[in-house]
Amino acid sequence: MADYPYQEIEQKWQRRWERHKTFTTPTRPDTSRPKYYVLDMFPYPSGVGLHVGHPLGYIATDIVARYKRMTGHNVLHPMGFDAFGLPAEQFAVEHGVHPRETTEKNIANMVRQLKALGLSYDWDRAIATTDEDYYRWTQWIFLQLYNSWYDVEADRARPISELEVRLAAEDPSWTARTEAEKEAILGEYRLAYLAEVPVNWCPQLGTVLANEEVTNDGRSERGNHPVFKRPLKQWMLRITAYCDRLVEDLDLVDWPEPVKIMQRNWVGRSEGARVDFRIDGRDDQLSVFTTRPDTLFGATYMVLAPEHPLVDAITTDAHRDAVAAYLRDASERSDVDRMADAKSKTGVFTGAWAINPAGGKRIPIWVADYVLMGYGTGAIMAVPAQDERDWAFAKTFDLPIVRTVSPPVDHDQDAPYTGDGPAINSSFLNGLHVVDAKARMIDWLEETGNGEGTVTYKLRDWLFSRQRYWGEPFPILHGPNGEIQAVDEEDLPVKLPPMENFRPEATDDPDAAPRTPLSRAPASWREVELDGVTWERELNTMPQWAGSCWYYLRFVDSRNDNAFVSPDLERYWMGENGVDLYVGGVEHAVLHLLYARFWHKVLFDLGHVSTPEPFGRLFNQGYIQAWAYRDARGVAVSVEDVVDQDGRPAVEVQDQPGRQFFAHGEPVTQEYGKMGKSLKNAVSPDDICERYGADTLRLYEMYMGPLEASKPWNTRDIVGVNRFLRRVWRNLVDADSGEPLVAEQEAPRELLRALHKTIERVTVDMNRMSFNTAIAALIEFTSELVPLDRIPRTVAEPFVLLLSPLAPHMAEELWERLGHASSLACEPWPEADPALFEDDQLEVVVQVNGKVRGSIRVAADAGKDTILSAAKADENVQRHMENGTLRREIYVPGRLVNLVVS
RNA sequence: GCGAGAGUGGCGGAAUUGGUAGACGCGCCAGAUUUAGGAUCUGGUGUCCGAAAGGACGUGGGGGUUCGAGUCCCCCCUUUCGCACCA
Repeated sequence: MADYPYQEIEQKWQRRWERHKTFTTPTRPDTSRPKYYVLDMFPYPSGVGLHVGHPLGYIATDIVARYKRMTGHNVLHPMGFDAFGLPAEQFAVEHGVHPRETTEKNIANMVRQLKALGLSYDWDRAIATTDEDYYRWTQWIFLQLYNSWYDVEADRARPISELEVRLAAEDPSWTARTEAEKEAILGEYRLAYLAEVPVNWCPQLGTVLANEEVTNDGRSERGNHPVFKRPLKQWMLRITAYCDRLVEDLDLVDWPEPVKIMQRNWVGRSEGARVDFRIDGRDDQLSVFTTRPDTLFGATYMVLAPEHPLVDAITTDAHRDAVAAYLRDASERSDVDRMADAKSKTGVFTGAWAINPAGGKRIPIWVADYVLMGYGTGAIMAVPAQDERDWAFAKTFDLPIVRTVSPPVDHDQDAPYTGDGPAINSSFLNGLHVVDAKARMIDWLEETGNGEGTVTYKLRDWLFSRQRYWGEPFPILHGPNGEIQAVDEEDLPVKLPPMENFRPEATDDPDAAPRTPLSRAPASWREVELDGVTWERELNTMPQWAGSCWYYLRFVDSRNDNAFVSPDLERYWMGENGVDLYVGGVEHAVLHLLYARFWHKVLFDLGHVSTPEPFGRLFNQGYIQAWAYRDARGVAVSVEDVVDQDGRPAVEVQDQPGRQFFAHGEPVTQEYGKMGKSLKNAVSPDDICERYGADTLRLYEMYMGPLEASKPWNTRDIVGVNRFLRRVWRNLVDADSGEPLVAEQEAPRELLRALHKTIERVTVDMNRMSFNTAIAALIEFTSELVPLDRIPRTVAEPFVLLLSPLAPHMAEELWERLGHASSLACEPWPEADPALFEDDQLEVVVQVNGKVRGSIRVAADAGKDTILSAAKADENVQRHMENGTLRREIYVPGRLVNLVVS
């Protein structure tokens, strides 16, 4: 080795960039130039540090950032840390130190690792969500939510004070109400509100979890502990007010289509109707939501979810015991069991009957757990003939089935029919197809007062409090009589109190009352005296998601003490499309992106930001995967300990067929999965940087394949790009003297042509983030340089610039040795001259009947006739044309000739 | 079950609108250089037939459109991801 002193060079330039603040974006940028805001989804500062999978996206955005600087943009390219939340806290608990200490140590280590990759972040803007200067504004945004309501008519959020004015004007008794009464009403409107809701209570974690943090089988995503439903008073955010806009505004952004689909599905908008059923012999009615109002005549029974509030009231004495037994069973059945036998339906008759408003028939009301309380009204009208689930239930309990959509003749008689067809057995709907029948039925429901057309959403309001220490405290005070008061903006931040014991109160008892860590905080923190009254602080903290909901805004103006962001800087950096490029993994396709969009829209409505959407363009990088090995017990074995049957290390042969693998003499099985510590297949960037250098690591990660694809890490393959870099070095630097091997003379035409072709290819590839092919182009061009003793300066300099976003350390060093005193970071990007890269000779392929039979070289300006006759003159072509007559001649300019013969 | 994506040499991958399939890299083979190893350089490398020229086959499978299909259309298989009794 030794011909390319990468360690020396990389340290030198990393230090120089830092000292010269090369990548610091001025607080007041020259706004006459275009801006480019390129952002990574910021990481948790975890204790184990990075593996080579993490920086994949960071390297890509760094290349984009460097490229954009060279094309005349003001670039904003910051990095920060999502440092609150369960992982940080649990790490701290396990290691017995304060989370702040752990967090800071982890951040420092991660910063070191990131800097070692030569990433051109503006570190002066770095933030952690745990900084008091940061979460002060997280709390401030929470107050914006708390102090706002959603005006449905104006279709936007407005200050709650405006609602008070309106209520006072509309309701003469308003002024006479007590403060508590007023607050109770306002609480129904606030975007942040307290509510007693059934929540996912996890005793072992000592906290409640959002639905999204609970797995399908009713366990915590983190730690896999049992989770129980229980009612608790919690802070909620009224994200449901934004359902429609969260769906509609997806049309405004350039995001991967699958992510948009996932978001739409998550919001789960569905159009249908509310239908009210009278309960026979009672005054109250039962409302259901259906997407198939056209099938109302086929509704032969009704079903309530076990948790439905009317169950108890309508159940007749004769059925009371059976219903009670069923409810008990249902509450004990875990979601797993419910899922496992989704096909076999269970349920119980309540003894009550409803009246189908269409036709007036009496239909039985059942309770069954296939109806979920969390969707629609928690009750359904069952139409077995047109619904799979209702059909299965009706068959199980022998309930009547009436077809109201005529199935096609070939349709299975013993199956429900959910497709389109003319209505039958449906009075005034008969003959209408589904779409028209729906519309007609909705009209009828509205005319007769039996219901109305409505829209239902799957998305629920966002459960926003956690029983944790390591999160943002709420800026909220509770009065002695249950009053609620926001902390004054001037008194923010509400800092986390220093505590010795910040552990959550874990217990195995599902009924244990939650005691949050902050409830053990000293009274001096917990209690606040205002005008002689003692208020107690809110003792919950905010969830992990809070800090990551708005960090992209803070980066714009991260040291501002007077505002969360100054309006003019926000307008410049977030202008037009918000963040111009946002790169991260698909795992954030729904939650983080939906929550951040929601906050952004609230801030937009209140006039604090200027764009309706935060992230104009989203890009999901793929995962880095790797081979992994397990022993006979199924325990993951470190890859380094594995060899094949010939004793060759697994890393060299793991992608080849016909191998058996062994660790310590024992056979192991091979599998393939996402890189990480659980599979023991993680590779540290530190090791790769030490052995090959950061430029090689950057190049390899980009060269592996398309950025959006998941692909396997193969340490063996790294030598390829490393050889390339060393070749570049040898070509441009004299091994003995270290002098640049450049020639101050004109470049030969052929070399210039190759250079400009390369500029063109690399530029196109940069713009479409196709870095693997950009590198391939540079490798090909380098082969042209190899035979030269000296490289003409007019070729060497553009080449170094082309290389610089990808391998910045080497490029800077070469640039300096070529005689430049300052960094190339803002040098103009080379421009391809079409006059130079066009060939004067073309190679045209000649096909006979679509098969390649030869190729001819012609002058670039040759006409069609010349080319055709040259094609026909080719010896091999003639041989294939002998046995037929020429029927057709196809000429694709500059590419190929196809002669059709029969 | 529903929805989305992906299947190309031994491996990673390339082929922007239908126009030479396999660029570039790894690995492998051969040669040069070197005391040796390493490194470097040169050439070769989809499969099959052939000494070569050349030919046949070939982008998960089957059909189709076209002068021409990895690319467009229909059916099927495999696989990854997301959602999952959402009325």
